Amino acid sequence: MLRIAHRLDLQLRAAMDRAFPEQAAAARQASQPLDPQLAPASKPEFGDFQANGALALAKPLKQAPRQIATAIVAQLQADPAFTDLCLEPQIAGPGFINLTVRPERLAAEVSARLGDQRLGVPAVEQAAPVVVDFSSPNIAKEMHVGHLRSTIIGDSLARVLEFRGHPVLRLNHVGDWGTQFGMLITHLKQVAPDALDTADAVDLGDLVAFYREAKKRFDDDEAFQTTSREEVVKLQGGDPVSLKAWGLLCDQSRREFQKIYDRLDIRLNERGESFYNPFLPAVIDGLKDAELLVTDDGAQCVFLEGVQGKDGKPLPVIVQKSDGGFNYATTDLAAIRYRFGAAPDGDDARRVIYVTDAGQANHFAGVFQVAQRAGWIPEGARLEHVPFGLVQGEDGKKLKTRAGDTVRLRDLLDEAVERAETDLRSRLNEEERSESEEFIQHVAGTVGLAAVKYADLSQNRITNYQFSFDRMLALQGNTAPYLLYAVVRIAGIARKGGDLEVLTGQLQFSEPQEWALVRELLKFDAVIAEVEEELLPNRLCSYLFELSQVFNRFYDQVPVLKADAEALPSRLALCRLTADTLKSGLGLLGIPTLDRM
RNA sequence: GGGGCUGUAGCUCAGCCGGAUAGAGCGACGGUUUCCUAAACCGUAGGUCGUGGGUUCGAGUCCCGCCAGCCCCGCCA
Repeated sequence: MLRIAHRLDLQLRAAMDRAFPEQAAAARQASQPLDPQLAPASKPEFGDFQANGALALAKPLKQAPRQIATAIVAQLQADPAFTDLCLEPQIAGPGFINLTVRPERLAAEVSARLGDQRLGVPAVEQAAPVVVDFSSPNIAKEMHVGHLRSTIIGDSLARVLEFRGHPVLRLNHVGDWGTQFGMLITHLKQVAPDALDTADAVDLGDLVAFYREAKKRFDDDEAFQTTSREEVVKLQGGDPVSLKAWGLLCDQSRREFQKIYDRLDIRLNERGESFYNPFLPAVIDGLKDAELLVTDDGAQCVFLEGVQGKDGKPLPVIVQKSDGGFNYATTDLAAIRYRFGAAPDGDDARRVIYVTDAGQANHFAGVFQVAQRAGWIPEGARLEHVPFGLVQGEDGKKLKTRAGDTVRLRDLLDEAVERAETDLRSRLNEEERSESEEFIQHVAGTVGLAAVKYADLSQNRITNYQFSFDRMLALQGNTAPYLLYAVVRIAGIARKGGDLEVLTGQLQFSEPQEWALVRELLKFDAVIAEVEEELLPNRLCSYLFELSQVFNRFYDQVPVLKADAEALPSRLALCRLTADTLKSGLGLLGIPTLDRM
């Protein structure tokens, strides 16, 4: 309906110009043209759209809002293009103008979407690269629940942007550099030197244990700390022994990460922190040239504007430590320059999106400010932190295992699939259905992972997220199983003889449930546009849930296969477009669908 | 101390550029199956939108104060 909304907006503006020529001209001169405030109708009984602009004009025009609305409507009715599109507008309440699109126009919109891969979503015209930076686990650690949201949300946002036609660079900014490596390598040199020059000498689980030990020593032992720092400097200086050890550790971790990504069907290009190593000195030079750099306590800093620390002094972003080493702020700045920079040493991006937890908001705000002041953000480019809240257990505290450890992502996914399998088996039992082992594994795997993804995505990402297997796997409510079931129902119609591919001429609808479904289906383009702009996947989830509800109502109350000969093709067309929209929408959430479950 | 986020029904949460009587789901209670998968559908009950001011024709939404919870605050990422 975006095209129709756009057309209506223009028609409304023209009508306002004709109704109030002097005020319209004056408003345009003040570069605040009269706004019809066109919005989707807040309730179905108000039609398809509402224009609230008359209310705002009451004061400047010194007229009653309903009188203003009447004048605008009179002008609209004089416009043949408008009367061709809409029924007679209704003025309601204090002065709302309610607009209802002609049924035949809605039916024509549905027709146009049948068989359209894009489902009415326009492709972007100017396609500049978009960077989505997400997931970002640390080398030598296992992926855990802390990586869940970034990975799932980032992937979904990338999919939506790709669907709109943007060239998307999915970057995995893995933690493969810095102090942590100094600690690990120093520790391994002492306790497991094999791991540093032989591939797979220890497995990843051991490596994680070594890492934990190293971290403990680092925190407790000053001498170890110093050696570790020296090790980092060696690594950053390109010492061959350190580099080889580092390479082996990275390979090993990378393979483990890939297993998770394969399982979740997530595509990512690894470009870790180390990638930006050669560009770090230029960051310092650049900041020096921009006269932003200040030496403080031996460290190179940029002091932030508008952000005060404990003592009321401006807060610094440290870009070079007193020992000469660089840190994450330096890397992030180098990454910003690279991503906005021109090829070959740059990505030429116009939008860069970071999907990381909300706890890093201060860090990014600081880094973005420095980049801005250094002039590294091109005119019109967008640099956005997409924050999300913590994953909490049902007790409202940070999610932990019963033993109090961090939950491994692998275990979390396993449990979701296991629970889905248990549910499925007991259901099959109850219904006295018999299915192959292959069917059970496939359905349980799909439903389990879909549930994990959907539960996360369906929540506004800003707030903390309460993780609950029971809720996400529930068969009713705003859950993946409920949505998947709607798709299964349509597949059932196709199996039972409904030819969804049949092409019909004129679509015709008679039942309110059909019209409700038509109107819901036509909202898809606006929802995608909104997610692209706001980067909130939960908006897409809400839409798909509502679409499923409207479809289930239709399915329950209106016969499809047993419909009259005249109604049948149109109803099959609705089923087809619903299935396509649900599959496409779920696909943008990274969730595959099933024909039977 | 400074900064950020959050506070909406018993629970988990939506709420779009400020717009009409604040919405879902779960849970509770009641109903629906000779018919395309009842994993569904229909209905009932449930609200001082943390709180006090302000702006506005109109505030859950914007501004200011306060309260509560979570997170961050110099050489980890």
